[in-house]
Amino acid sequence: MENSRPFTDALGRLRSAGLRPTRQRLALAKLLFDGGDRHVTAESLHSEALKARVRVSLATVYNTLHQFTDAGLMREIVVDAGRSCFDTNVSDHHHFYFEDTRHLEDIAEEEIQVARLPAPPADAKVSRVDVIVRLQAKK
Amino acid sequence: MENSRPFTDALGRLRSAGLRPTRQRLALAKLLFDGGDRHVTAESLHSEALKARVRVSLATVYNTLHQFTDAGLMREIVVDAGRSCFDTNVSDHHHFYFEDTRHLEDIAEEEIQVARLPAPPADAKVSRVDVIVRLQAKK
DNA sequence: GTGTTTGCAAAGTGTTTGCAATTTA
DNA sequence: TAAATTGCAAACACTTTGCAAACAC
Repeated sequence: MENSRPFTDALGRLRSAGLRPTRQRLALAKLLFDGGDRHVTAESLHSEALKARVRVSLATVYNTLHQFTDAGLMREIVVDAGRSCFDTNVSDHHHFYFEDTRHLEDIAEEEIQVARLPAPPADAKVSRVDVIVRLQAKK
Repeated sequence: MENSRPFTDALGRLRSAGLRPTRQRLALAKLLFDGGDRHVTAESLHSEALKARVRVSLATVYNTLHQFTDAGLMREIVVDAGRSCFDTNVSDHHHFYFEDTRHLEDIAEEEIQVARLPAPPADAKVSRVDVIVRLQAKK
């Protein structure tokens, strides 16, 4: 009973995204969306899945993350060349990035104010404004 | 005569960075610093060098970009997972990123105002605040 | 001469893809 | 059963590295 709600949510998410609820996608959706906002890489989600005894290949994790992202269930954050991060929080917000640990933390949209954005060229429109506050450990 | 100043500049940059002015480093420094602010990838700089009849290997371009970056002559900008961009403008500023063409354009620091930055954790210090305004072509 | 730098080719990392086997509807 | 999805292994793009030859001082 306590379990039925999250499962239903995952199922509903997949349905509304037009994705067949396969065993793998359901399991990954549960891992991703059942516990508040999350930042994952393909690798981290894959090993988390294995730890939870979900048999799924790394290739499928990659495919699934992209399908979820294309469907608007997640977004990709670029903080590190050579490593893709995905965020389950798709509302407008920004990030702290801990360079030493490669960890991400959300900054709520209201916590930062970006003022006086210059106008983009006439033939382009803003698809997103990313603010990344890069942090280093104090020595 | 008109050529002596830029060469001297490149040489001076290398000297002050403690880097031996080899043929390759001098040529790359000229390409990078002689024409205002520039954004390059290792690939783009390499092919530009070849076009200018500078014989240099891709590995050396990579090494050189990192040496210049470590020396504070350039900085790396992360806008695209799987591709490193380097910027000859090391002053505080931000970027437009044209997602379709993968092109970068500077936004002067004064053109954007980031207000109300939340305090980072006590044991961390801000190493940089990056604002990336992602643009898409209007259909 | 001595230590640094270069270029090559090989190795490494993270990601994508082709395709046969499996699963879903 | 027909179409979508999976997993594997191979292919990929980009980057780094080991080492012998070339170079700077």
